[in-house]
Amino acid sequence: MSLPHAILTALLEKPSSGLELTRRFDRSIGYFWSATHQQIYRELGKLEADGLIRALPSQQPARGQKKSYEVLPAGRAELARWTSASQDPKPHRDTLLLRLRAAAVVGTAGLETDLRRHLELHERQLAEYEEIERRDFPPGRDGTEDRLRHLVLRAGIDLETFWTQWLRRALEDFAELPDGEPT
Amino acid sequence: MSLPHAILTALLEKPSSGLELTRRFDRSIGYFWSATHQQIYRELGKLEADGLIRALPSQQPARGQKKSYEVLPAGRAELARWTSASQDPKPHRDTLLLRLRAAAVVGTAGLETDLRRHLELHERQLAEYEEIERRDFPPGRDGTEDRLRHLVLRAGIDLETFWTQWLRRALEDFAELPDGEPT
DNA sequence: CGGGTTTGTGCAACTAGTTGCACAAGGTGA
DNA sequence: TCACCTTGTGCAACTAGTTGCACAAACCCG
Repeated sequence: MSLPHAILTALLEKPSSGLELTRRFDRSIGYFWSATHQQIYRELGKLEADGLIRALPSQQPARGQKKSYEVLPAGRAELARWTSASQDPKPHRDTLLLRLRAAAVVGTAGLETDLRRHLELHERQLAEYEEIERRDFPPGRDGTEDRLRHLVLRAGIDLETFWTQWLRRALEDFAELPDGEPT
Repeated sequence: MSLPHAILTALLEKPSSGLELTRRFDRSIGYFWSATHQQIYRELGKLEADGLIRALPSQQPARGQKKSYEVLPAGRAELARWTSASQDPKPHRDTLLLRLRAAAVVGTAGLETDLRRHLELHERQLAEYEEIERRDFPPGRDGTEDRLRHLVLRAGIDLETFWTQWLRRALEDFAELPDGEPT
């Protein structure tokens, strides 16, 4: 129920076409709300049908023609409503933790390599976030928008920090464990 | 693609009926892989049809009759295979972060109350995890199974710790922000 | 100038998870 | 004893997300 709102946010930040949105999802919003281009196009269609956004004029619509959208007042209102409405946190789902728990009954064989791989991925992501922080949030800027966006980025950084630390600890633990052990 | 494996894990830990599984999901496995009773029953059906689990004999099947399942060798093999197979981390989706980002363009009105509520929820969850740690993992126990399960619990504790800290920081930031500000 | 890659838009089918409800059996109290 | 609650099992319909593919226009290279 949040993809439309992610799109509204992105479009308010800057009117864009489907593909531009896709790219921006890959780089920034997608860090905490990923979406494929197919999802995005489908949702753009719905949002337009609902009168929350509209295609910018100046292009005749056609397949293979760029088509940009902007948010209408109704869209902004809906986003504001959604943002301020209270919502329960969705339960997490984490495959890696599940696999670890499974390994407790079925043996740890093969898991270690993948832990190491995940560690690398998280380290890379962390580095990317820190790079963004250096680039976009040098000390001293503190408009409201910047503050909020920085806060979101900090969440990303801290989460990746957590994962890298946890994975390192897990690997240390694994080193001391008797191998395999399928009960 | 992981619910069946969550169920296999739970059943290996202890053969159970659908409702017992549901309760155990609410308490422990569900902390990182939640599922409703409807999902669980449906999946039990599939797993049985696939020959990965079977109903314990000794009860005639009937509606409103308890029916317990145990894992067959094929099921254990499948779980072991899945556990050791390499998997890419699924992208996260976090509504709260999305809302914060939306608030940067559409105003922060109403958000603070919900941040506070989330903080409370995470504090409660953290307390629960720490209670479990005290109860189930007193210092000194270190069989392989315990080590792994403890590791998983530590992830839960550290994650909740992260969230409570981040939310507290967010609330501090909010305190300094000009109110509302719908652009 | 004609064939291949890239850019951009989109439909269709599938999978996973959620919500809402149905219904049987057994106990509980009026 | 009969209405009602709890326990336990389950189906059906819906919503959200994923995967696979189609196809037009534009660009670019020989």
